[in-house]
Amino acid sequence: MGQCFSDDLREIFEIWMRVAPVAALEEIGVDFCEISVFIAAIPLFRDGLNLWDMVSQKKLDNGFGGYRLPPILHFPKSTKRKRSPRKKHDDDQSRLFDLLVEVAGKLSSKSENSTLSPCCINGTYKKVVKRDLLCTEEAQKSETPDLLSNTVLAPEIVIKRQATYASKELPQASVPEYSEPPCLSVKSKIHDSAAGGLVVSKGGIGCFAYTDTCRSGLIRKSSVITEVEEEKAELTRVVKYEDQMTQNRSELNSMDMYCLEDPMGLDVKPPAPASSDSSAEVPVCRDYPCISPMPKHESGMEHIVHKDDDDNFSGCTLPSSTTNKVSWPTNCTGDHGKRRLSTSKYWKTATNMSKYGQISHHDPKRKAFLHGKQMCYTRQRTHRSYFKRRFFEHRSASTSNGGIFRMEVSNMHEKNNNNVKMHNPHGTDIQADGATSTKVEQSSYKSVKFSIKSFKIPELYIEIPETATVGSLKRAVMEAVTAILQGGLRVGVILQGKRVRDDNKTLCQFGISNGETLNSLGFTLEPTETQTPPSLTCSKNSHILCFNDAVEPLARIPSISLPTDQDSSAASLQPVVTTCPESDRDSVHSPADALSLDKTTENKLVLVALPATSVGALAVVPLCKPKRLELAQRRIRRPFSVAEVEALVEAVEKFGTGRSLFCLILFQMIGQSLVNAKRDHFSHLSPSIFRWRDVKLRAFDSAKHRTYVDLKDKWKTLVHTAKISPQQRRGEPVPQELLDRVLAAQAHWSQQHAKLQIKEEPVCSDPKQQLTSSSLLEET
DNA sequence: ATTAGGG
DNA sequence: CCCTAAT
Repeated sequence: MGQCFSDDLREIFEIWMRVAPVAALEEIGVDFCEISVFIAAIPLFRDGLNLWDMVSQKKLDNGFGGYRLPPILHFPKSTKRKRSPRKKHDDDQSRLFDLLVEVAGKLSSKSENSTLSPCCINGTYKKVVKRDLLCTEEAQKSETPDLLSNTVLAPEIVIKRQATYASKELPQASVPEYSEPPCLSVKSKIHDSAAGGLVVSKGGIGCFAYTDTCRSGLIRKSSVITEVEEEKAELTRVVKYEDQMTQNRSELNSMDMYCLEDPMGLDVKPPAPASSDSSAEVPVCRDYPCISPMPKHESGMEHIVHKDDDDNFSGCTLPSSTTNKVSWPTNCTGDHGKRRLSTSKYWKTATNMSKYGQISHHDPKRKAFLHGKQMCYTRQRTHRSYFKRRFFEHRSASTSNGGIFRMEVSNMHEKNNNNVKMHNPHGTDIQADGATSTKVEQSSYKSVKFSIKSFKIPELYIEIPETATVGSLKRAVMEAVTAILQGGLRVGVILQGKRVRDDNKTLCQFGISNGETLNSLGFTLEPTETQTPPSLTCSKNSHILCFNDAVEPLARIPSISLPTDQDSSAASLQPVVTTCPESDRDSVHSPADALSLDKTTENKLVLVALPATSVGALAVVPLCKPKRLELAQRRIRRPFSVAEVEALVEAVEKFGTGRSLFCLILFQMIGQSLVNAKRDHFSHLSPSIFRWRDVKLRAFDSAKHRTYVDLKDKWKTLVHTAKISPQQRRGEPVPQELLDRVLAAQAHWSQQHAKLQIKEEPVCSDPKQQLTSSSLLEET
């Protein structure tokens, strides 16, 4: 069985040597695991060993990543790449591709016929070299990868790169001077270490990188070698399709960026009169159509920023004649007659500042808030924060657009229509009522127009039986909204991240007239009562907002109590509908699940009016909640029964724990995101991609209250239980037989897992390699 | 979306 | 069972 691939490999190797000079490696990459097999095999290959022997002799520990690999190829988009220098090698590459397919197919079928347990991937795995690490001095020298170069990929390079990768050193750090090929996105390095890959196609060999904007790709299964030609045609289509998709995606992104000015969707109704005692009468933006004269691209930044907080800023820029004004002495504003202030990015970044800046250090509330925000942002929005920070750093004075994207400081005696009052308990400094404020020297006052474009609606949690009527659901929502409004609100002022507590000082004293300061001026709406979270909403469209606005959760309304049986018996638990604005909109959860949703949605009870919009309007976004409501209730504890334990043990014995080798290979090949997205495509290729997930799916699918995390945790405790003496164990005793199986399975799978770990010491028989490897390890 | 690991 | 980081 040894010589199966000898000839193929030899040919591949030869072609490889011609096609893949070092200078081109950074573009080629070796994420493609067959390639890495070959690379890893090179030193041994030279010694006359063939791949299969190496596999069976476990001599490929250091770098082998393709054994048992199904013939999955990846054909990503590769449009913008210039391939002209490579044209000559089309034949070589074409041949290489064919060979890869063929060898992969043979490998795959070979492994299928192997005696290995189907549940146990018995191979060794070494993390495949990342393309990011493939840069060498040679690569730096040659600006244009010269495929005709005679430089070849030497084994030492492989080892070095593997070592580098094993050290987890940042790719950028290892090759700082390397100037990227245009086709590569820096983002891919930053955001997705597992992203990137090698393209092996009829069209040539190249690398790709997954980025936020270019994450296209397709996983192809090409097990039938004789269908290569068909594959070719298909590939062409695929590439075209991917191109199309990417283009569409770009357009969509553009839409995302630019469509927030939608006049229809953005106008906001006046706040509900329900604003109780109106300790805060909230500024209102009337329903003026919002028509931006600005070219879209000029305001794109602002819109991006808008999206950052999932703020659906509604509202509009009001004509000056109707803009609400807040006035203060002119001398505070300097001599700008009309000052164009920074647009939303400044506001927003200022907001960001206040969110993350000084504000958090002293005020426990802020801390709570910050905590919450961190949770929220950590979830999915890291890059957004990144954008915001970027914008903040790049804030350059009022270079931005004119038109409506500004906040004006205008003369007080302009006709104004003060339908907004920034209520101040002491009523001294902020007056929106022009009539009262104009009596002070008009000439020395200038007014600032504010409009608050929208208010965030607190997240509403509503539990309602699935048998309930829509009408009752509406009533439930109404109750929740009402509950929010009952608390009453007051307004706080946030200046440069700090709460302004002294109500008697003037705006001048705080320098609020200063444009810079204005950037960081914000208003908070805080509940006067602690437990009832406040909200500003308009009764008319509140439900729309509640369900459609991707708003930051403001508060968790104590669930409208339902006769849910919180007591054990899962059968009696009634499903509930959780109306969660973010993601679980249409999910049905068990009560426990619904409760568990709370973990990220607490502690934002304060509405903040923050200057954040490109139209110079104030937006109200959540800041924090005054008092940390009780944490989201823990899920009900449901001890595992012996039967469950048995099922778990059985499943783990079958599937194993953790990620499979196959999974890791896939990560290398196509990136984790794609593996996630396409995981179902692999289900028939490997016993399990995500093992805990499969354990859950196959063994506990009907147990809705058991998540894969639960199962993983239970396994953890089971292992622990099995290791301790029976006297130390608590709870329902687990049969020793089961515990023994637990230990056995754990031992087996942890051993398997250990094989996947990057070995620090090369196992290669070649002593030269060891030397090189270890010395290079020191280097990193 | 999943896993790893500490609490 | 929760939480978080990493992937």
